Amino acid sequence: MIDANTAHRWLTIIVALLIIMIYIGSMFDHCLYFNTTALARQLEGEWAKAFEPFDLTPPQAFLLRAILDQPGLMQYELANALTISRPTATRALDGLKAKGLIERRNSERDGREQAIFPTAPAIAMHTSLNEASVQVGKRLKKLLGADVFADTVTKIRGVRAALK
Amino acid sequence: MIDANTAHRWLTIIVALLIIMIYIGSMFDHCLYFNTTALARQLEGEWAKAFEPFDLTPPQAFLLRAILDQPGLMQYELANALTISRPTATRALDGLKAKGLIERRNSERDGREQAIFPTAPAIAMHTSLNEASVQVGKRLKKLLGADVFADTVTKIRGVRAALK
DNA sequence: CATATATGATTGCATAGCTAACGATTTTTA
DNA sequence: TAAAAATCGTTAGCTATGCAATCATATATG
Repeated sequence: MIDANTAHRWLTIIVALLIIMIYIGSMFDHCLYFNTTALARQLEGEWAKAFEPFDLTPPQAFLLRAILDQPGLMQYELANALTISRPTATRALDGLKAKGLIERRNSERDGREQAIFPTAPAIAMHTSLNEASVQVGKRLKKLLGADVFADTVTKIRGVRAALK
Repeated sequence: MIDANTAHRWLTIIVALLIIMIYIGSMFDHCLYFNTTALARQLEGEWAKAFEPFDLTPPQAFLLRAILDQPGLMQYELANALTISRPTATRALDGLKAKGLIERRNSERDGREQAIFPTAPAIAMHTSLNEASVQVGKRLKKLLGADVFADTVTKIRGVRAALK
């Protein structure tokens, strides 16, 4: 049997440890929004480095990659593919247009629509742009482990689908 | 033994199915960056609804919650806690100040620093703000399943830590 | 102790995202 | 067929974010 003094000392220590454990973690550690937005900013930085040689920001580069992959999509189709709003697509395309990387063509069947095509300089970037992207993916998979990487993406896609 | 014609027909069908499978998924389905930024935008919308009654955007509300949780932190400590840059913190705090929710006090020990405190109106919001946040968490856990929710957050935190 | 360096907050400038509203065009409906 | 509703792209106006540079204050160094 332990005496009352010993019991009290131990209790004090345990309570102190619990308090420390609570304070070590920060308030939003278990918040999906907080962690998702924070990760998004971190990844933005990683991809920005990869696309810097092309003078493209990550959103611009991903948009251009989609255009190179499927030339001739309408603007609203691109907006859907990238899950951005149409106004955001308009401005991102304005940016690529200003760099001479895309052109807009009036749709023949519907006067409201604009089909988007890559220009020759953009097509010339196609391979190296995809190669740079593959390299980032490889680097992250190596850093995190390929299984963790894939699991994380799957989990995130699951949440996205559930929220839709 | 099957004849050459049958074999050819089957091969054609299989190849066609593979091509369809590739096209059903979109180009960035397995991209961590793409899915993370997309999820961040979706969650932004969810939390925006929750904080609308308080006339706060999600970034403002999370900042205010941190201030209410630990009054008197320096600006750079808040920036670190929220993993945003100091300029972003300055501007977010300007916003809360304009709404009369926080005040800046000069640090006594270091003339460069500013300690941030909630005002009385902000303190009056403390409970209901936290309650609204808990409700969002509960709703998402119900929608996704508590285990999926927790797993997703854990995975994302793992990636964040690995990238740091 | 004087000067150089580092740090905290701010400001300037840029990008990316959203909603609301509008003009042009197409489709639906009465 | 005329009017109403829907759709596509754009514009206006807002927020959030970052980097680079600046100012003021502390700290380190010679």
